[in-house]
Amino acid sequence: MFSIGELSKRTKVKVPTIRYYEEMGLLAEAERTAGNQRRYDKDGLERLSFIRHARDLGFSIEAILSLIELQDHPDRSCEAANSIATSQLVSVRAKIKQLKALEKELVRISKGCDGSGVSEDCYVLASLSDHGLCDREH
Amino acid sequence: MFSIGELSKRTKVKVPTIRYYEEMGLLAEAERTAGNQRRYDKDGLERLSFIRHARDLGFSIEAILSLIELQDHPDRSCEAANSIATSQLVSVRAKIKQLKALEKELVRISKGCDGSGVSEDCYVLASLSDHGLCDREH
DNA sequence: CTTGAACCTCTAGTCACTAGAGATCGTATA
DNA sequence: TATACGATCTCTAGTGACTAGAGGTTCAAG
Ligand SMILES: [Zn+2]
Ligand SMILES: [Zn+2]
Ligand SMILES: [Zn+2]
Ligand SMILES: [Zn+2]
Repeated sequence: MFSIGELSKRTKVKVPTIRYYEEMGLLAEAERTAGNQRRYDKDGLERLSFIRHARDLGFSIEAILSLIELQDHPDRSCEAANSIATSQLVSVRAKIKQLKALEKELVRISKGCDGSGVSEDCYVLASLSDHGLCDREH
Repeated sequence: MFSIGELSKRTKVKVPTIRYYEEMGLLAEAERTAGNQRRYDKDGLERLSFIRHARDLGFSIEAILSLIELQDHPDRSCEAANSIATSQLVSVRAKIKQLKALEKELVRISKGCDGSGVSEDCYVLASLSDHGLCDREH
């Protein structure tokens, strides 16, 4: 049995964030000492590691709730887990695509100005004023 | 002179968002009719297009504030504009890198489960439980 | 002059935390 | 056993960039 600070150190999840996860229903309510402080065991550590890992992979709290629900019922079909993972992949890919388009424009914009000129003639400002200067949609 | 709804249509920025930009100081306070409704002209349209374009490229409100400040002083050095654009590019590239790492892991995770199994044996859930299964850091 | 869409302000909600106030607890040392 | 002090507790509010809704007013067409 260890404290929330100890759990925080082991998982690298900040203390207030752990309490937040509990409030959101991701973590079961922890046992308490006589003085009302949270105490955790190996189980709690594993559950928090799961959550942390899922967050690192970009899953939303809501998605993680579903995944945990599934984990608590070993006999259920894992169809939902598959579809959550797949749609996470789809949305990551969409973001990458979008960011690559931005990157292209930003490269052009940055290249067009070396910072030595004057605001009036600045290619950065001109580019922002006129989307027509952009190579493609973004 | 046209209404906020008209401005919204022309720029594709939603009406409440226009008011929000005004509140944040991105847009100067608009002129008003006798009945207190906002009226805009070509100038307002151009300023909003600038803001919208900068937002589309991922610049923060704060960054846009600096850029507008610069635009309002044509004789100033454009050094700040250059550095804002450059650091935006850096942060976009960082995000892309991070998302690509996520993408790799998500591909592996999705492939490992076709959704036909049972929660207990699900590769998605196993992968989330154990970062050791990941190919690299993310 | 009447109708109804568009406008006004203000508050609160979104997401996933983060920060801070003010009070209590747990434990190591004297 | 007493004291100190870091860790913990709850609660409220703030972040960024909007979005939604309530309740009331104005504009413009017919
Ligand atoms: Zn420049
Ligand atoms: Zn553009
Ligand atoms: Zn599965
Ligand atoms: Zn991992």
